[in-house]
Amino acid sequence: MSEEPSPRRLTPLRRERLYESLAAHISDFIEAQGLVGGDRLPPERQLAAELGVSRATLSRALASLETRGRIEVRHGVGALVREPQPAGGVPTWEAGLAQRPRSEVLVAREAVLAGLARTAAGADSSLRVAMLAPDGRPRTFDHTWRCVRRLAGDGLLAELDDALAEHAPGPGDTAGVRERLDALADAVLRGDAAAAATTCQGMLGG
Amino acid sequence: MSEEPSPRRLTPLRRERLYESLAAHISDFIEAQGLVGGDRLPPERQLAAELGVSRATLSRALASLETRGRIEVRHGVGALVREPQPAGGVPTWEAGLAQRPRSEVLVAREAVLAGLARTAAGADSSLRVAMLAPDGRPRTFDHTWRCVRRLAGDGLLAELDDALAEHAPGPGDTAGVRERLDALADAVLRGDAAAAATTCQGMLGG
DNA sequence: CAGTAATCAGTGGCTAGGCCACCTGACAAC
DNA sequence: GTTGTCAGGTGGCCTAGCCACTGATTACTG
Repeated sequence: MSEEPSPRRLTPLRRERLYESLAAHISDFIEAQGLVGGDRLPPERQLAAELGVSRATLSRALASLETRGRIEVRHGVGALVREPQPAGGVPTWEAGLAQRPRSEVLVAREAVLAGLARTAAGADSSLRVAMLAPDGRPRTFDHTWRCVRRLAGDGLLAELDDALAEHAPGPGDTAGVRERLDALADAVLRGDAAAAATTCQGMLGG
Repeated sequence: MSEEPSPRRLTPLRRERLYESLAAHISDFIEAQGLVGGDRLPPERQLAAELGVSRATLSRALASLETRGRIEVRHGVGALVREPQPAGGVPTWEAGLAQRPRSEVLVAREAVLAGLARTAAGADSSLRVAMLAPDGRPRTFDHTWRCVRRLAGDGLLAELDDALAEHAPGPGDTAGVRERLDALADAVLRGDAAAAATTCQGMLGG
């Protein structure tokens, strides 16, 4: 079962791409400079000039660092160093999510959302009213969902939602979605668990 | 210390980058085309043209997929689909389940079951009939659920169900459960996804 | 004819320069 | 003090192109 290569055969020698070496180099730079969470890296143009590479390549290096969680790149702001993750129990599992087709993740998250909605509908009624009563503004997915999440509390479903959300983002702000969100909020307010769960089905387009 | 955002505050709404959407899109494409390990993706230039993006952006999307292990990009050759990892993903996460209150796990599995039931109800109708038609014997949870799982196919939800099942076993064989199972089978047979999902709510006593 | 070297077409890697969307902070107007 | 405006700096994305690498084909050599 071992992949022992013949001693006579030379290794293929996978060349490292420039942007990968760059990423490692920048990571070392962060370390050397003693940068901590929240600190900003120099702008791409400057960094590229100093390192003698094109901005495109440098940008890819930063993207690579971002994927690995070392930095966070914000449009119009810059590249911010990220505090190393507390590394909870989910990382291995979460890493596998990236390899799955998005449709699968969407379906899974829909199921989780439905479960959370159902739990939220069973929460204390005064809390529900305070959090979900309409205030005249159109609902957005993120806002509505934050309320539902708070009502549902922490738990396994909440953690699953966090993990899945990374790879199955919420829907856009369309009329159909707002209608669904209204129906969802309404069901949770009434304490109608079944209706709340049903409303979530297909919400993400899975 | 809590990062709890005020409910009054609007969502920060993190925009997704084009190359990230592209990566997800291509991942779905791989799935849709039924590509397996070793298969080659179309060349960058062609893909970029077909998708209406620049080659640079497409290349970044591919790099992202490579970082996540979905494909392997070789200079002078092309982008090759990678066989999914042996997936040591779930065990770490699974180990943590034992430490959680059972009620939490039950609620989570109910949500997963509902999602699976919904998926099963959308499966090919002839398969549904063959598998779920009544045969005179009283239904048991295990048998019914095996059928639903087969109809729903493999996927993220199925894996979650496997993991959760260890710590949240099915209900006993009572009259109430049999009634539910009949309703579930009936809904799946009719292809009524919403009803199938609703039937699962509370099935485990969560 | 067999084996080797040169060639070539197709692929990704990287560069250069530019435009646009976005965020922030300063400053004017109220 | 509060609000609205605006300019400067930032990353996102594009066009256009050259270069390096790979694999198969072709030409050459013994």
